[in-house]
Amino acid sequence: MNAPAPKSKSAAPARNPRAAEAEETKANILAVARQEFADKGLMGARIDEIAEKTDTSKRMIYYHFGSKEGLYQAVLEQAYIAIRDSEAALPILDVGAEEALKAHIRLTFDHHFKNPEFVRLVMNENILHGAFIGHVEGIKRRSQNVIQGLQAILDKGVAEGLFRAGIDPVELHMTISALCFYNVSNRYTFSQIFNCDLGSEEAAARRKEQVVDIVLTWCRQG
Amino acid sequence: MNAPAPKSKSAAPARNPRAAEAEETKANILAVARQEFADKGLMGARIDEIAEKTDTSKRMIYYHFGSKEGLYQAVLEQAYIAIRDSEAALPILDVGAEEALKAHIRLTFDHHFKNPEFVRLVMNENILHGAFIGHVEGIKRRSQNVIQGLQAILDKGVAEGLFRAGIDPVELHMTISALCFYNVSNRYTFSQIFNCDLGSEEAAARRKEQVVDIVLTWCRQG
Amino acid sequence: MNAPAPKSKSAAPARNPRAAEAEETKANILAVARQEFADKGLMGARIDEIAEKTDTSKRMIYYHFGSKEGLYQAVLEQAYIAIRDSEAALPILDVGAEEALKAHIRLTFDHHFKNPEFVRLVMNENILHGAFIGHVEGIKRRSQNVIQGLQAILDKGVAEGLFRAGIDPVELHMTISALCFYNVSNRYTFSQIFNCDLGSEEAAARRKEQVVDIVLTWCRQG
Amino acid sequence: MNAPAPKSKSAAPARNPRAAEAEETKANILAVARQEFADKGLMGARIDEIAEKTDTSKRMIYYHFGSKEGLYQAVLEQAYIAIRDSEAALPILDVGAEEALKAHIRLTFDHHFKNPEFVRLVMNENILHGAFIGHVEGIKRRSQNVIQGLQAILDKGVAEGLFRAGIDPVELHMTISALCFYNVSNRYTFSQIFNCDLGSEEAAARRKEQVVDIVLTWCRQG
DNA sequence: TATGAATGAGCCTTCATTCAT
DNA sequence: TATGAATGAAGGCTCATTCAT
Repeated sequence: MNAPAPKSKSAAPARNPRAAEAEETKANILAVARQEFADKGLMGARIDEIAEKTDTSKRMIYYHFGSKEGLYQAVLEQAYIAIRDSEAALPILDVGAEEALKAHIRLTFDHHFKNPEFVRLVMNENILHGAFIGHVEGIKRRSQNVIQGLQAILDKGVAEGLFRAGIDPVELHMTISALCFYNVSNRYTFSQIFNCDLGSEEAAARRKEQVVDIVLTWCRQG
Repeated sequence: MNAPAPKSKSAAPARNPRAAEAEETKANILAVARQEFADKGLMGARIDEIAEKTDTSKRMIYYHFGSKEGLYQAVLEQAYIAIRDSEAALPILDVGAEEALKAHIRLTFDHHFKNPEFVRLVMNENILHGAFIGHVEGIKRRSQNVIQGLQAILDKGVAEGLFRAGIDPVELHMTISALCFYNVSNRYTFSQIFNCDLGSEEAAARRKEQVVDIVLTWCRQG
Repeated sequence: MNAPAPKSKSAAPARNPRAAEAEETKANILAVARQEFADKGLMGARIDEIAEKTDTSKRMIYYHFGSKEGLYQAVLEQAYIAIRDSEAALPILDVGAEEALKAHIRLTFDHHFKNPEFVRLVMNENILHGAFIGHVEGIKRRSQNVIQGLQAILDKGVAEGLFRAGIDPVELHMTISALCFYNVSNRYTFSQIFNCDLGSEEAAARRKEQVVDIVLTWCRQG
Repeated sequence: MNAPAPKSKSAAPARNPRAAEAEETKANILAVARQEFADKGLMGARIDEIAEKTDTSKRMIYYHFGSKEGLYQAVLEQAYIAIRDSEAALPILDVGAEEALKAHIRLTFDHHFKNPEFVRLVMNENILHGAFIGHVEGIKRRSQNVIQGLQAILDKGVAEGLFRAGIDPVELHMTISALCFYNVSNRYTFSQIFNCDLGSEEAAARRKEQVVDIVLTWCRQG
């Protein structure tokens, strides 16, 4: 049976019809697994449950990913690629440094807010003492892109006489990241303790501008 | 149930001659459990392993805490009480608002840095969607103390003409908390991705002053 | 062993004030244990639960009865003594044989109906293959009284020309017992299967007369 | 859940090549479990022990039946189906009502005598307050068959001028059941108390005719 | 490739019982 | 006599993983 020419599904060049189906299967498994791992962590997630929510069977998980940890690794990888790609779409510098930085912060904030799964996967990976992150391919290279982007913004800001000199882009990234991460990562404990709802759109919108303010204030001339 | 009615957590007036020893046993179990839960999370920790590292037996864990979750709850409770008590020792206001705020931030930063277990317990609790934090007795009341302390500092700062008016103490707390939390919570992923060691004393010392700077800058007059 | 010499089982003449309290304690434990064993059987009942419902402590159960099985044995003993004593109050023969037998049947039926605990203890003992009944002191002797009573009734009935000759009193006892026992013992399954309530007073009253009828009909001349 | 959706209990059309073997496994487990539950009751039986006597492993019990209670439920179900099917083979009415009823009583008596496991399972279910019988599928429907059969016999007997009118078939069933049940259910206590052996073939044969006699006498014209 | 059946190790929990005071 | 603390053995159940078809 000759199927129509393989549509380029994802990045993988599907050389034959079966390969296309295989890619679909893998993508389906990954999508379910991402949710489960994000929801319950590596230890809390159950292979049986993941398999059940899948369009395929448990056997396929082992066929494609080898083990629970292999699947987790694949999920983690995919999640990191997504945010780095998102950040790579950094605002170009035909706007001023301030606008560029604001845009970057808002983008970062939104990515966290809209992708709590990513945040929770990172939390879980830190619970695991970062045991898997090192094996994520290209993670360092991709992350350097962000740093370089921030460096460019900082340079321009200094040149424009708006930003202080001497700001380390990695430390700037850490500051932005910390402020964007916390609202999602600590959502449950903070909301319960302080009687609020960090998950609401309003709280997020308000906090986003506050984060922009905090970071910009810090970058500006003394 | 097999377990006795949960007794007063602190040193109960030893009606029973062996009550003191029992408190020791409980404290010993709690100490081990805190480490294990912080290290591996609720799902990852094993009761058998906890028991083995204890001076007593697995049976005693169930006698005193009823279940794995009961033990986890007790650990969480203890951890929150510790940080809130630490914060309660807020510097008194015979210093200026700036110094008071700086001291508070440094205290908070240090508490996180020196108690990664606390940070990891909170992470884990958020992984669990905050399922247990609500049952921690007095958590809201104790937390209000921090907010009131910050409010006092803010008021004084405004009175001194140093701080902006209109800063919400809860939002200030969130900012401080986020910046102090991240360095510990995301230590492993961040360190690996950016080739650094967030766990080192030097990195911490440097970051601590940066956090002080970020927060103070934000609070000062525009 | 440390256990005290088994004291006289029945109401011992309290020679000293402490002995009286001890008897009270034992009686209290027995009352609770009877309920629990009747409710859940030997395997289903829990020593902890029995102790908790008691006015005294778990230690006392072991002090007075030695073990869970010892307590069960004591409960069984007490229950059998009660029904045999009840039967011993057989209607005297200044009434006719028919009336005497009717009275005996009604007494037996009522005792079962009003003491489902007894029935359930006997059921449980049979589940245990009668492992403990043999050790119940005087059980055979006491039971012979019933048989003798029935024999007397049968003899009188034959003499009166009302009953058939040749009826074995043990078999008569078995028949009566079976018909009185079933309504209580199989109450739950029968009621659910046939949409009725064998536990109701009305059902019992109606059935009681039916049982009287069945037995009497069988004893009468052919 | 780990267990698969409960499949049709009877021989399912083997869609899967190994389904037949699976049915064998289940049947093997059920056979062992029936013995154990009948012998020791739900609480007394041990999953480990059941597993050991099986051709398969403990894990398979949970795979196929989900829990100890699930297994017990399946055993109970099977047992009830067996007796109802046996009763369904009620003698047809080309014999007279008396012969039909006699045959039915003898069949019932024999089923109890030859299947003490069934009797003990029912006893145990009543110890459990009938907690599971309600979930046995089709139990009421199947039981109605017996009642209808008895009604037919009664009607014919009345028509033949042999039986009294107005006998409730459910009450007749209760009488028969009580008399057939007791000999097995109370075998151990009765035998020990009255120095006999209700389990012997001779005692059973003698008692069987007695039961026939008791019931028939009761049904006949006054 | 795909499916249901099967597995062994290990997990959380409970039990009857005894000890120390 | 009485109480809370302690215990070892075992009980029910679940997990990630592999097998047979």
